[in-house]
Amino acid sequence: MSATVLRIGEVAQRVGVTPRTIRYYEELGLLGSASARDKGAHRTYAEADVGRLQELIRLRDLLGLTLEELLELAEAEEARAVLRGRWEEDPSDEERLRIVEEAIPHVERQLALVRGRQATLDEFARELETKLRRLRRRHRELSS
Amino acid sequence: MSATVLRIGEVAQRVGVTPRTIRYYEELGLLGSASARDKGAHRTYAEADVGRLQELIRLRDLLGLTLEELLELAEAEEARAVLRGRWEEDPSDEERLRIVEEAIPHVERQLALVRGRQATLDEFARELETKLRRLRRRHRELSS
DNA sequence: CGCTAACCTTACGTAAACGTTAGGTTGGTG
DNA sequence: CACCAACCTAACGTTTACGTAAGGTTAGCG
Repeated sequence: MSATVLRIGEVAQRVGVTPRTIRYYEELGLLGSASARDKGAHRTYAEADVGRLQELIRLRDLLGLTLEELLELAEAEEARAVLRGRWEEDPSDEERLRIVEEAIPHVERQLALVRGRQATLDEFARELETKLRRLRRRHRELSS
Repeated sequence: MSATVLRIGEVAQRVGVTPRTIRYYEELGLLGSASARDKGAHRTYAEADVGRLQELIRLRDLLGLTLEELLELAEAEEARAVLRGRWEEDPSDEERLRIVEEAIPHVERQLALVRGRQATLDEFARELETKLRRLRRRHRELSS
């Protein structure tokens, strides 16, 4: 079972940011301190970390969340990361249940944010369409 | 026909920004120089200006456009504003037609941007839902 | 015509989110 | 084991999008 290990450059490229951004996010506490490495050593990441970072970037880009807002959202995630570590080793069913039970409301919150944004965007789109229809009608009237 | 005239404070409050923001946008050329006033005189706005500013703010907030990107979008708008001035005075039908013909693709571009964002958001929402369904299934399995 | 709140210009200040540079270290490869 | 690309830390720099302060002016009201 070879757990492919990634370095910061790889990860950065995969999610479309620079290494600096990743270090900065780590500094802010957005990334779960990535398994204590000794001072000076290269950071290492797993595939799962790529996904988690992608998620943050999307929340930032699509919803315009600030890093501080992301931090709030990630705090629950933080705890999950600790638990996720245990998932790999000795997951009693009871523990698995707790992990899943923590993950659900977290994802639900993200979904709620996305839904909210979808709603306002829908409204905006409808207004633009109304405007467009009016303009087109006007155009027909004038070019008769 | 009393064209209600607004001052910067009013406008700012209506769209939920500060006067400073409005002056800044004007400085960048995002607002059509608002009918040359003499140096030191108060800026004056019409109702239509409130709408145009609202539009910019929404594009900024909902799509995360930078002011420079807004500027590109507004350059066509710029020309429109000039034309719109004429609408008030002596609009021959031929001129009206040209104005409408310029306005249509402008609104279409905005709508295209919104559609694009809607699509990526839809995808994001679907992914989150899939994730959520998996988690819930897992939860049922574990709590049996 | 005088008052004063709201405006004006100019200029410097600031927070967020990284970019960039300098000088040194690590770790996979031949 | 020597090399060198990719990494490390620490620190200062930069851009965007305004905030804020100072000193003066305008314009609606009584």
